[in-house]
Amino acid sequence: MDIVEISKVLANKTRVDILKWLKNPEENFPPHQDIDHFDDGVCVGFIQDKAGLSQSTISTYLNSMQNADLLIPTRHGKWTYYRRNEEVINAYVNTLKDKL
Amino acid sequence: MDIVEISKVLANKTRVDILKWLKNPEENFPPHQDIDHFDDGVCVGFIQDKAGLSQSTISTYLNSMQNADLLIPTRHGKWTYYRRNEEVINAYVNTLKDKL
DNA sequence: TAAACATATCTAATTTTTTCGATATATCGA
DNA sequence: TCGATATATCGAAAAAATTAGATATGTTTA
Repeated sequence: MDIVEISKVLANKTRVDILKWLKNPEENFPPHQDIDHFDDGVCVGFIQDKAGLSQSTISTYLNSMQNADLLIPTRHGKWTYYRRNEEVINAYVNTLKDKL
Repeated sequence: MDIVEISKVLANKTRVDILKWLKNPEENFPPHQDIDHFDDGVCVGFIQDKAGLSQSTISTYLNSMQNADLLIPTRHGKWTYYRRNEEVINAYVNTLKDKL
């Protein structure tokens, strides 16, 4: 849990938005077709549509968020679903509260 | 209280260190000569010595932290003392806990 | 097996951040 | 008032982040 690395993720409005959207996928995204509900998160395409940036940019963002352990990817067939890593997100906020 | 702007401040180890050091000035800095105690914070020179970066870099850092409302400057004669803005720091952490 | 599709990776241009030395400004002390 | 001291600001070079288009990879389906 690296404060600086996670803060870098949060130093960008789109990435913060993605984290917020993934908190309530039902409210923020249309339902998936091939997967029940949002248990494994949201597919890249939906996130891209909502963010309005290019596919490669969103993929890069999601990758950086995964590297910071903020998101967990799950592959289902040709789709990758991303969901929040609540443990790390909580650990980050608690560390800030404590140490910062 | 801008999440992205504050996160940019925290996206750098030295700036995070400065915030931590200022939490306990007595432990982290030598006593000031011309001012009792650390009520108004710590002078730039001490922070610079501890951080080991150039004077202009530290001044730039402190300025960006002040712009993000994380630090409060007080001028005494030729010295500027910086202290933490605990309200904004707490508001930031609480906002993350709530909204993120 | 080939085409279509979803996502990832590569390459590169642009923008932003980092960092410093030089200089400016403000204050103090002789 | 002049020189020394503390901090701020300016200008510029180097490094990192942003972003997109092109291409690669892996998966599904006709």
